[in-house]
Amino acid sequence: MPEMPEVEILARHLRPLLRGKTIRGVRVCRERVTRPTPPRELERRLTGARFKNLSRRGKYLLFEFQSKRSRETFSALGHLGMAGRMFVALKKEKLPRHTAVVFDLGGRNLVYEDLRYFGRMTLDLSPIDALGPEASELSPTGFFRALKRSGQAIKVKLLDQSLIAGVGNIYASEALFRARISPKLAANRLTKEQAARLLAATREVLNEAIKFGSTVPLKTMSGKSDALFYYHNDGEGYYEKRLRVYDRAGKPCLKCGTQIRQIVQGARSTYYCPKCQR
DNA sequence: CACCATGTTCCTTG
DNA sequence: CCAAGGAACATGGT
Repeated sequence: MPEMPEVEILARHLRPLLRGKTIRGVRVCRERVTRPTPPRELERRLTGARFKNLSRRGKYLLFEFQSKRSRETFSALGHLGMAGRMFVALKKEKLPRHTAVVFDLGGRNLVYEDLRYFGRMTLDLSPIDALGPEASELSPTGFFRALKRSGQAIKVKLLDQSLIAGVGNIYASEALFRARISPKLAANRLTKEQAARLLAATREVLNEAIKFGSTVPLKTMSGKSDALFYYHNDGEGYYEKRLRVYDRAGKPCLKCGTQIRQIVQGARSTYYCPKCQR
């Protein structure tokens, strides 16, 4: 589910549901997701605290709390890894098989489930410091200068969270297609014009995904809770349909008809049109 | 059984 | 010290 747009949608969805709610209890079901914070410490710290705000930075969720007694504020960091989800559900509902952490909000639970447990819910905020700017805050000049310092293929470089925070494997391919730039081009060989075009394309792709995601009805996960199932893919193909190259190997380019090609870069799949992206 | 998957981190190599 | 490449993490789908 989670590249920047999905996390942004999730933050917008959860924010009004959580604000002001007091956490009655926390249960860490899968201990590795709190690393490096000890699970019991997370439980102890969050129990009795109140949600003040929820924001997003890159692909991270930043939960702000007010502690019960001291009125001091502190934060926790969430990350959905490859297959994480968060949703609010009625307490009587059955928890998913791969529930990682449950927050007791009274009549409801905030559930963090993670099929592969690659994600996190932790008190360690340090990953935030390693992030580069949001796509919306980076200047074309700054982007170009950063690219000049790397000989890596531009597709691989786009996934570097210290360059732009939030770009993942799907939108990296999509942005390069939109900018008509080959994923194999070395970062330091993009012209100033290409860099500007790529940054603009990246912003557009991310913003359009947020806009689109906002229109997708949040699917109920089980029964009649307000569970978030944004990444859901039913017959309509809500999710895939709007992607132009990702996961379309062998299918015709929507602009020129050439077969979309799939290659491996940095151990991850890249999709591109060999004709449009010279 | 083999291979692939929206991400990050750690280890090795050069 | 840094850049780059690859494995590891854990589970499920095809």
